[in-house]
Amino acid sequence: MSVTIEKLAQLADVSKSTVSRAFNNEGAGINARTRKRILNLAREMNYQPNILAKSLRSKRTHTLGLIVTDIENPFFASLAKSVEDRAAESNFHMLLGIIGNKLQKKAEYIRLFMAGRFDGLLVGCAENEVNLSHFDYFLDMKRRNFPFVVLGNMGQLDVDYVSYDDERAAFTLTSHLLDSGHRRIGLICDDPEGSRGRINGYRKAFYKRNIPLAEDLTVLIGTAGTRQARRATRQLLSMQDRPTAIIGVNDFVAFGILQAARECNMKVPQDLAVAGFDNIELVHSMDVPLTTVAFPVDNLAAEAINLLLKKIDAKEKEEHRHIILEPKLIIRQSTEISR
Amino acid sequence: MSVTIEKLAQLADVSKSTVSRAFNNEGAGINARTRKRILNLAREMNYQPNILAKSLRSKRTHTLGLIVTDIENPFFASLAKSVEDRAAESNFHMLLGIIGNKLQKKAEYIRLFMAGRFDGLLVGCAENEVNLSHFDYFLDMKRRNFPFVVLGNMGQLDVDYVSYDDERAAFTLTSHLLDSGHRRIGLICDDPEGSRGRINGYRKAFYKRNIPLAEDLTVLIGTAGTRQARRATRQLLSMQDRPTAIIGVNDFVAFGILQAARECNMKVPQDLAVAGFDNIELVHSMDVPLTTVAFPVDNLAAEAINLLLKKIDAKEKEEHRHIILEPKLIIRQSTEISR
DNA sequence: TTGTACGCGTTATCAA
DNA sequence: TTGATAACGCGTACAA
Repeated sequence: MSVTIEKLAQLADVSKSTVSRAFNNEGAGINARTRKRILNLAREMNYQPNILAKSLRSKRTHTLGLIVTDIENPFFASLAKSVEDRAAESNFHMLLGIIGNKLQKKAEYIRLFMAGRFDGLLVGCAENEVNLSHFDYFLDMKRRNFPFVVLGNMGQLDVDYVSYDDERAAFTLTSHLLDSGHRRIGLICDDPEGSRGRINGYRKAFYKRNIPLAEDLTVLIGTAGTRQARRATRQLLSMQDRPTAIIGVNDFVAFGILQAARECNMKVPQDLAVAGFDNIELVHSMDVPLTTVAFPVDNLAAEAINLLLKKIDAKEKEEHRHIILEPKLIIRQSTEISR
Repeated sequence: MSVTIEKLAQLADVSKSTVSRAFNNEGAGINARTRKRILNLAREMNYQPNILAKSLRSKRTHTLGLIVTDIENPFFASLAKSVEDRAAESNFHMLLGIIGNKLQKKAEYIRLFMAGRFDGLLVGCAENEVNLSHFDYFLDMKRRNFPFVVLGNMGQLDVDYVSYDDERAAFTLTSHLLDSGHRRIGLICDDPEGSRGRINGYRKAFYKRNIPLAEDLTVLIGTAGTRQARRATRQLLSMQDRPTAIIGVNDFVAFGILQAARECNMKVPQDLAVAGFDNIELVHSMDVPLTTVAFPVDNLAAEAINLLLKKIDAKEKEEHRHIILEPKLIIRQSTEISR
């Protein structure tokens, strides 16, 4: 249908190889005038090399894959954007596959990515999605020696991954509050499984300072949503010995805490300090600018791409690397008070 | 490196053709036992057909492309998800390219998509991005007879597209307020260019009912953000003859209106009705559930995929189709009052 | 500097 | 039911 190298060669009255050289060798090994003539004719004829054939031959596609479960999650959205940017810097294209929760889709896409059209794969998955369902695909890729890097903490698993230190994030944030004089610090999170790292960090900050931890200030709300957080906060604020600060397991939860505080006529940060995690865009729209912990997605993307490209280049089987990045505490008005 | 059809054929002691048949003809034209034997061996050897070669030969990749400028925009994120779902229903994979604002990237990705690896392309672009920069690529694709469909209103342009009726959305929403008895209805939007459709719909609702329109109630804030909206709202509410209802050009703006109302000690909807557009996730987290107009992205995706698949199947050059979908008014508490 | 011939991994045609 | 062989469109030795 469309014009091929063969056709173009005929029209230019040269051989296919010459046309190929005109495109690929950037001027070397070919007469400059011939080259120019071919390039002009190509433009005129609207010739585009077929990447399929090209890649089949060269074994390189210069395209990276990224799979994420949920692109509507803002974190993954900006991750995708960031990965694309970084990939572009290294002259790679990035194509994104959305797999949702369906295991079958995951299998299909991984096969798609492995089956010749991509040089490597980035697997974006939330930490709480780490379950046995992943292992099969990881094994597959490892067996076929297909380069891939996981974005997220895979624990001691024998794969390359880049992630943030969740526990450290919570530790730093809690420390900030403790060092500001707070003692009764609430924590609202979804469930002990999904928030394990953050809960641990929160507790360790107390232990480290030998400050007793009030168990009754840790509230589990199942789903980490704004509405659920509101209810939980009202409950916390109606306690005899109410907390002077509350941490939400993410910024949406923190948003709910802010709302509840207002409903209870409490000023933030004077009557109650509030903090969250993730530094989502929404924090800029809140009544009181929110203290939060950011996981700079740019670093994550850069490190991951770096690692992946290294694996693509050197096909040798080296040690698996686990890169853990430092989160960043962002102090804003919602905790900005000295007691 | 990895095991090919050739190798597998040797191991199974059959010809390549037989192996191919085992995989593709679903049982026809091949001995059931042979087939089973090959399939088992394939699994054992971890054989994956090379899609590159497959597609090169069959001219079909069963993969659709989608390009969007900004995946961090929640609308595009859910669009992507929706398109993926719909594509899957038709047994197509969808791969997403993020092109940002850089023209060069756009060019590259469109070339990537056209160069053999995709059967068709969906171009997602916000309406205010409609500018001359698109035309080149559209022309390219048309010249090469590459199937593509645009998501967004392309006006009288000679390409297939699917979009929502923005003007209708604003007309319906404004009508709802007028019919509830409101007369002084404010409108906060970014600029006359980007919000043209919505401004027109807003005005037409007044004209249709022969109700005079107060020009001073239309406020342009440049950037349609929450903070800007807050300021504009305070200004509106301090007027002599203040509005009894305010429409935000999107839900973020409406969010700012709600905040400002609270700051001015006005109850919503008793003292002030508020409404927005887009029905973003955030509306569920607001103090008062927000009346808004939804542009159900599922429909959009379904229609677009439909159209695209039709074009892929029947390569004949038919008339270009422009599909305009109906937005959906969602009435919630923020306007829920009878006067 | 250019052309010839082959191979990349697959499907499709034809004959056995 | 199976096998040999020719494409698909391109890069690259090797020869000219």
